[in-house]
Amino acid sequence: MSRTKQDVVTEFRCAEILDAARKIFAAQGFSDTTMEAIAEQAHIAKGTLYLYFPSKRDIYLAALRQGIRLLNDDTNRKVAGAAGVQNQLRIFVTTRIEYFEQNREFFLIYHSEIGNLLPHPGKQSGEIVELYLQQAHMLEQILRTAADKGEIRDLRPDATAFAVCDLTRGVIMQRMLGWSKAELQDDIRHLIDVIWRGIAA
Amino acid sequence: MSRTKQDVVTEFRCAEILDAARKIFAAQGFSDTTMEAIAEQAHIAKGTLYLYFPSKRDIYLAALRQGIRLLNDDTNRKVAGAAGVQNQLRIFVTTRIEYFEQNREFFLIYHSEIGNLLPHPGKQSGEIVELYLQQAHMLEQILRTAADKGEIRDLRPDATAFAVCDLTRGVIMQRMLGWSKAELQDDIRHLIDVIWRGIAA
DNA sequence: TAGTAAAATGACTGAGTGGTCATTCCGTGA
DNA sequence: TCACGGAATGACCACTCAGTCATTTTACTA
Repeated sequence: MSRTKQDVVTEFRCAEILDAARKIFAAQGFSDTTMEAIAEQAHIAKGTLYLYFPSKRDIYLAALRQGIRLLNDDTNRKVAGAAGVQNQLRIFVTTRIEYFEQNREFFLIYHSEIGNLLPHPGKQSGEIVELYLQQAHMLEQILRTAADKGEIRDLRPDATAFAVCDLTRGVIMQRMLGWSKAELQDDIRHLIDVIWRGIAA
Repeated sequence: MSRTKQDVVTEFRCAEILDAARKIFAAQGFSDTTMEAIAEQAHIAKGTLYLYFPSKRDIYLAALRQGIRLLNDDTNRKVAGAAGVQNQLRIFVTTRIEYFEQNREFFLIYHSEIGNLLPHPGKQSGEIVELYLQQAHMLEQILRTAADKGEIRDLRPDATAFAVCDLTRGVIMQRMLGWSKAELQDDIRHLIDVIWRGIAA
């Protein structure tokens, strides 16, 4: 409550920087992105970046975290409002695909960061991984409950949850690369069709 | 036929360089990899690298191409030797997962390069993409044939083929990240179980 | 063994970058 | 209108690295 003006300006600048960063990091990757380029995209000078973030890596991680949080919140909210496992699955998939189609740049960062986790299994920077796994665990719970109720077969819920995530990511990628010529709705229908037959009781 | 010795030495050096490059690129990513590091790993001097490859990017692409070719050949051969769609699917998945478990470093390059294609859809460096799609198309053919024979449902074969590839890649990733605590055989069984039920007639 | 040419080397260069900080700008309050 | 303090700036520095090339080493032949 103290310095409204202050905080508002800071928040605004941070948001601008993260938006700019997301675009540039997505287009160039972490190493090939220069602070100069981020500054330019954000319409501020390079030195100003360092008033709001201590380092390049920090900007990168902040942009990533922000994106995942928004995606997760969105997904959670929408899935919670759906009834029936099949519908929940459909909403889960749809929400995520649409989010990424709306935030293409973010998907690129998201995807490449997973790749960066791979060489260092175990000593992964906790929070990002946690945010990443959170959605799979949410799905896992849904599947577990459905299995208990006999709505779906008794499969390993963890593996099945990952499978849904993988299929979702696959559809996003094929669409981004222009490898899918179908309508979004058709891709989603196909995905749900296959997975549902695959797991239904 | 001319200079056997010559060619043999050159081939040997190239192979050594590509092996070294694969390890380093996988661990550090393209930008963070230094020619010095590759040279060291290959037990030669930096200048020597330039006797065999014109640039850093060329080494990278050569390593990637080589890896994909080996994988594709392996997959093609083994799948061709299998009878029945379900078996072919199982062999496809198994071969690829095993190849990547045996060549972890290569998977990292493979995965990150897909990410690099994303920001530049359309103007993708032809050959790599072609090699990449080749396997999906092979699967697609198998599925198309099976659908004609009525062994599986009449689904979009392209989307289904991609789905199998995505699930395969997913399993590899979960295993690499230590997120799957199951035996390899269990992961494969689960994958085939779900996808087969999903597509069987 | 001496002579030669190809192969290998690694010090060096030039371009580029993350981060710093002395200086400038600007909003505010008197 | 002026003076003050925090926000913004961008020239600069220290460092990294792809690629080069004069020099050294090796392999082969006569």
